[in-house]
Amino acid sequence: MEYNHKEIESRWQQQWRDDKTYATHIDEKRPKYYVLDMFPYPSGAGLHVGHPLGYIASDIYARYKRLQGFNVLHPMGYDSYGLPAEQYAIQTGQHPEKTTTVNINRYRSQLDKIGLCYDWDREIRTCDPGYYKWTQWAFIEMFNHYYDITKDKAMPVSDLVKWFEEKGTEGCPAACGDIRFSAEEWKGMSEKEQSDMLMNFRLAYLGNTMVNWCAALGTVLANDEVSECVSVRGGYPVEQKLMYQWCLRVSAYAQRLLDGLEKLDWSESLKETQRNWIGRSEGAEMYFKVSGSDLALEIFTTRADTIFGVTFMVLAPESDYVKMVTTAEQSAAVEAYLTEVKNKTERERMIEKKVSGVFTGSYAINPVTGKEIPIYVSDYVLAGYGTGAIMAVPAHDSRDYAFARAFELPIIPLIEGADVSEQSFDAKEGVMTNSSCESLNLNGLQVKEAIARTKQYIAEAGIGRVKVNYRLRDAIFSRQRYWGEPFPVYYKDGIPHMLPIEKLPLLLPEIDEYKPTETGEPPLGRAKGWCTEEGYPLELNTMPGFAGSSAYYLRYMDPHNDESLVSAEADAYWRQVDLYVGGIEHATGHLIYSRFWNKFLYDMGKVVEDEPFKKLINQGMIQGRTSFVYRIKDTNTFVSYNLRGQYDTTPIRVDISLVNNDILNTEGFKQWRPDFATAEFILEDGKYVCGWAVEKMSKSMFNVVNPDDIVERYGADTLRLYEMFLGPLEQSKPWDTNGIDGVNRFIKKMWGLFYKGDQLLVDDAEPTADDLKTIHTLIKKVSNDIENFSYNTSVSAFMICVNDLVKRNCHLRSVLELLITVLTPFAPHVAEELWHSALGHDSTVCDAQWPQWNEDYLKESSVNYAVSFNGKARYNITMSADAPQAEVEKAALAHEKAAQWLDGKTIRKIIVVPGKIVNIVVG
RNA sequence: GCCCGAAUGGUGGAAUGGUAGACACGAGGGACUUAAAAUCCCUUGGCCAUUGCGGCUGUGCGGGUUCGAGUCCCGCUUCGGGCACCA
Repeated sequence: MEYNHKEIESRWQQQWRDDKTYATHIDEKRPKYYVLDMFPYPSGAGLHVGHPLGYIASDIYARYKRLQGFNVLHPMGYDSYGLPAEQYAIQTGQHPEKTTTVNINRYRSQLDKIGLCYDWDREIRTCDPGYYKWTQWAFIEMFNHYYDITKDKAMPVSDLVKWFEEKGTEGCPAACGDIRFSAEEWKGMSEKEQSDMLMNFRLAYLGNTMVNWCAALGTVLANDEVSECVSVRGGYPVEQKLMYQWCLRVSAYAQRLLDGLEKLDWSESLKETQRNWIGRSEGAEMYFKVSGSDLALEIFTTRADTIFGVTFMVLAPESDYVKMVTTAEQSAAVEAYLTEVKNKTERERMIEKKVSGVFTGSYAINPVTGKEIPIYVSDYVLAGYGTGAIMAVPAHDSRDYAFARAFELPIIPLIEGADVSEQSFDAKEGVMTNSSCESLNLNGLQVKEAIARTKQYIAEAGIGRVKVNYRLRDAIFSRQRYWGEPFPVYYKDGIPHMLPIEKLPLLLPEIDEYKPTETGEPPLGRAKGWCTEEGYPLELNTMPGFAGSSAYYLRYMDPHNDESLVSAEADAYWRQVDLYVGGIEHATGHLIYSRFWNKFLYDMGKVVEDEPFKKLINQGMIQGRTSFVYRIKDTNTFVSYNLRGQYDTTPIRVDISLVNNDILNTEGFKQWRPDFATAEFILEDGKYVCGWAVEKMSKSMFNVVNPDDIVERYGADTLRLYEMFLGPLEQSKPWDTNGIDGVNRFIKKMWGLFYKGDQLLVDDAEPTADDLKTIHTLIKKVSNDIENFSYNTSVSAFMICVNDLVKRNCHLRSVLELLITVLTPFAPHVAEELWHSALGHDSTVCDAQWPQWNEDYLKESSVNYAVSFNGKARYNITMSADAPQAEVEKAALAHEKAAQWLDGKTIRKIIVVPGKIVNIVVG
């Protein structure tokens, strides 16, 4: 039998489907293990060769765990709501559901060809009503909960209402900020006023917030969907706009999201990214009284120690304080400045980096020194962070410094030896100076001591309090789009109400066109009869992409449950994702939202784990390897890569299907495009060699490799092994088929251990010590490698092992069985085939048992020591493996070469590292 | 600006502080073959020697610790990533 990957792979894939080999059920007798891939958005372009990298990696781990006896949950589904399908619908009028289904089917057939062990009975799609019912349900629950800061968890809003009825905001367990009212005032509020008031507390709330508005996409975007003032998807400009939107109070969980990272087995860089995104900063809030008024400005600072260097204050243009402190004489100037700022986009402001601002006319009093300082307005202060007002310390903050220089304000250095004549001294180090008054003396203290001392003083003197701020903002949850989950919300007298749970799912309505209405309402404004049975209008916005992906891992545990997102039984068994594999690009989006969402469900008692993903691996991105040909200017002649220096050439991207190992298929190239039909070539050694560059894999670069083509040509097992062999899993690397033949050769070679033509070679003789050593070395190496996700070295280990067996002509059943078992996770098709046809097993290799290596077989009978003098290796001696140290030393010294090196020198030390080295230190 | 991470042959990449370059690709040479493909064998970091079975050098740069450093420490350079008028 020859190795025929097409026949083998299609047969076994069919067999696995028929037998439901990978279906999973709760089994209390076996330990569980949950391996999950980030589910894909099914785009129209299909999978390219980069997508399966993570899927193969998790598949190997899932199969490995299964062979170890774990009950492995390994599901797959589709994140099927999203912008591209809707953009396509706008252009073509085709219902997004239709294109989505087509794309999903294509993805499925591509995934099937790779031999992944998913339990497809558990497939979910976020656009499926049976699924998004639970997305809507979670939203309603968030609406009905607030964050209790005394219990540090979400609690029902009804509890809070009771409190308000009895005591008002007095001692209330929610974060109230500046909100104060009595029980009487609460009772006196209208229903609308009460509803508006509760929006300040609900975890899902309607808020008037600054949003990222993308005019080109016609929708708002979350912070993680925007990068450098353009949309991540499409790269369209995004501006800040005040809008009334649904939001999720993610910020309430900031500290828990930060603390939770500690116990997660995630890469340090990913944790660091989340820490940066959450952006905790410890500091102090202080009050600065305004001269001649009762008003006190509240500011936030992390550098309380620099209070003696405050020479002015700055307000954000949007700050409410601006109106209050602007004097009559300055009002025209301030007004003009505010208008100027408003007309500039955020992007323009940042690009200009020009210092601008205006004096309000008022002065504030430094609460420590009692000195008067002027109050300015400037757009370098952000309204959304802290209190929108700062105390400016130009000597030790570069932004304040720039402002002080532009407006000729005094600069007082506070750190000994700091030179502030050219620039500010921002570092938090040094010894304090110029920092004393009657009540507080910081001189001589280190900066860190001074910060602590000042904080203490602020609290004692009652001029402020210690405060922690977070950069993490609430997530904007409304999208002015069609292809998303409808909100289960209707409006009665302008007050939002949630639909009763029994009415869920609220189905996405049909509309005639997928565009905003003529009056500028979201697409759902076109839906006929979009209201409740009682005739109340339903919400027109839909939910964002991350809504459906925030709790999908829970749904896989119990995907067909119509009573609950997940049953208590299923949740208690599967608990959390043990291994999550996906791209790093979700670090500040999905991976924050999911953790938030899960913590909320945990607070509700709905799930038993408060973190969703225990261990996480970020697979690297596979980039394209673009090939280039070099056309000599103004001709149709192409010159080979290494000769291009002799001509004036233009590099042209060429489709990589026309290139093999950097050699151009010149005939194919001529047929590729009409204008190349008459192309002529200047060859080197009879070949046309292409140049190359690493670029993003995309159609326009002609560098997309479709996994189907690789599977067709080499087989899924080769694709799987090769993708793992390419390099460390977490590293980004270009796709390069140059080495794929080597992996394919390995499989054929291994096949040759079992068959020579039609002759079966397997025999039942007893293995020799060398055979056992070879195979047990492999088992140990592969076991350790899988645990550490260094699959690339595992593939090498297989190659070494097989080469070894081929060389020794070893066809022993006992050895080959072990080889096939450990190969199964990597190359399941060929493993299954040989397991049955050559080794004669009836049951699937997926249920074999992962072997344990035996250290005794790995022991060396003799050990080769490198003998060195002063650390320089000189010669080797071979000793029996159990020789005592003294014997080794003696042998090393007795060797004739030693005499040469020791000539006239004294031995100062002999170091023997067992099994490695003998180092003789001579004087 | 702040915070992470990386740097090893022609290429992808291996190396618990212990013979750097495993494994693979590519390249060169050879065998088989009428020929090609496929397969197999040898060589392959650099320099020198190859009439001899060896020598020197070598993991971005400069120091240090150590008997011994690709690996640990300090200081740079370059590249990649995260955050960013966040006070």
